[in-house]
Amino acid sequence: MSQEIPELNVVGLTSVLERFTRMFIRLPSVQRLSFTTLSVLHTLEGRGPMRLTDLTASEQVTQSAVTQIVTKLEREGLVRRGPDPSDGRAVLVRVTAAGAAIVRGRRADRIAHLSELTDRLSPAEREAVAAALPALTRLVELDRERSGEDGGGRARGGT
Amino acid sequence: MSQEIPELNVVGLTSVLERFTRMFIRLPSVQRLSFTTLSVLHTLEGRGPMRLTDLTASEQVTQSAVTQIVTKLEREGLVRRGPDPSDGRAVLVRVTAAGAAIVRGRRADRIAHLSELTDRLSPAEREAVAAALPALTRLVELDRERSGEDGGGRARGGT
DNA sequence: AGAAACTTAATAAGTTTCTGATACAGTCTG
DNA sequence: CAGACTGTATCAGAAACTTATTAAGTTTCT
Repeated sequence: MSQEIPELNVVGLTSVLERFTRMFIRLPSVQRLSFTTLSVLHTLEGRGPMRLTDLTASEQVTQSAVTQIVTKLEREGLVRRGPDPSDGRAVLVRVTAAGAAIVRGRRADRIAHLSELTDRLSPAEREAVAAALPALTRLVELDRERSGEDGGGRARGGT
Repeated sequence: MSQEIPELNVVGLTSVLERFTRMFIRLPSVQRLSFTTLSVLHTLEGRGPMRLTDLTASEQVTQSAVTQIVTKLEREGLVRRGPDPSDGRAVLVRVTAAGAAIVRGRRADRIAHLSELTDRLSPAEREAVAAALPALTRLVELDRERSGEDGGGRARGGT
C-alpha cells in the first residue's frame, strides 16, 4: 500500500478564511467610525507610530483620504500628530490611550466570540487548530515579507 | 508526570485571523466597485438569490443603501432583479454570469496568492494546516448557526 | 552653495456612497 | 375589510473618498 499524503486543500482554506473575514468585519462598532477609519486605528495600534505616507501605503485609500481621516481621529482624541525627528516634511501619527482602547476593545470582542465557538469544538478539533496555529502565523508573516518587497500597491478592497 | 495538554490559544488565533482579514481585504479589484458593493456581490454568489431585506441583514449598511447598490449593480449587468413568487412585495436579486465571474475571479486571485504562500511552508506545516481545516470549517459553521438564531443585527465594520 | 527634481502633507472642489425620513404597495390579523 | 405590519423605493442631505494642486522640506548634481 502506498502512503496517503493528504495534500493541503488551498481552495478550501481560502474559502474558510473568506468566511472568517466576513465574521470579523461584521463586528459591531460602538463608535461612529467608518470602516477605513477603524482600519487606520488598527494599523497604528499594531505597528506603532507611522508617517502618513506609510499609512497610505497600508490602506486602500489615497493620501488625501488618510490626511482627512487622521484629522478627524485627532479631533476625537484617538490619535496624535507629531513631528518626525528624522524628516522635517513628515508627520508621525500615533494612537492615544483612548484610540488604543477602542482597538483593544474590538479585539476583545473578537476573542470572546471566537472563544464561544472554539468551546463547542471537540478536544481533538481544538488540538488540530492549536497544532496549525504556528503554520498559519508563518503564512501571514510570509505575506508581510512579500508585500514588503515592493512599495505596496494601491488597491480597492471588498469581500 | 502529568500529561501536557496544549490548550488552544484563542488570542493568538484571533490575531492571525485578523491578519488574514487584512490580507484578503487588500486584494486589488479590477472593477470600480466599492467595498460594500463587492460584498453584496460576494454574498449573492455564495448564498444564491436573496431578497433585499435578507441582503440588508447580511451587510453593514441600511436597506436604502442596499437598494441603491443593487440598482447600480443592475445597471452594470452584474445582478438581476426578479419577483419573489412567494411574496408580492419582495424582490429577488440574483447574480448574472458576469457578476459571478467577478466574484470567482477575485477568489481565484486569493487562491493563487495563498498557494504561493503555502508553497513556502514545510511539508509538516502544510500537513498541520490541512489537519486543522475541518475544525476551522466547523468554526465558521457554528458561527453561521449562531448568527442565524437572532435576526442578525446592524453593525458597522472595520479592521 | 544653490538650483532642479523629488517627497511629504495639506487643501480645495467635485463625485460617490451612505443615512434618515418618508411614501407606497402588498400581506397579515382580528 | 380596517388597521397594523413588512418590503422596497425615493429624496434630500451628510459623510467619505478622489483628483488636482500647493507649500514646504529634502536630496542630488554640479
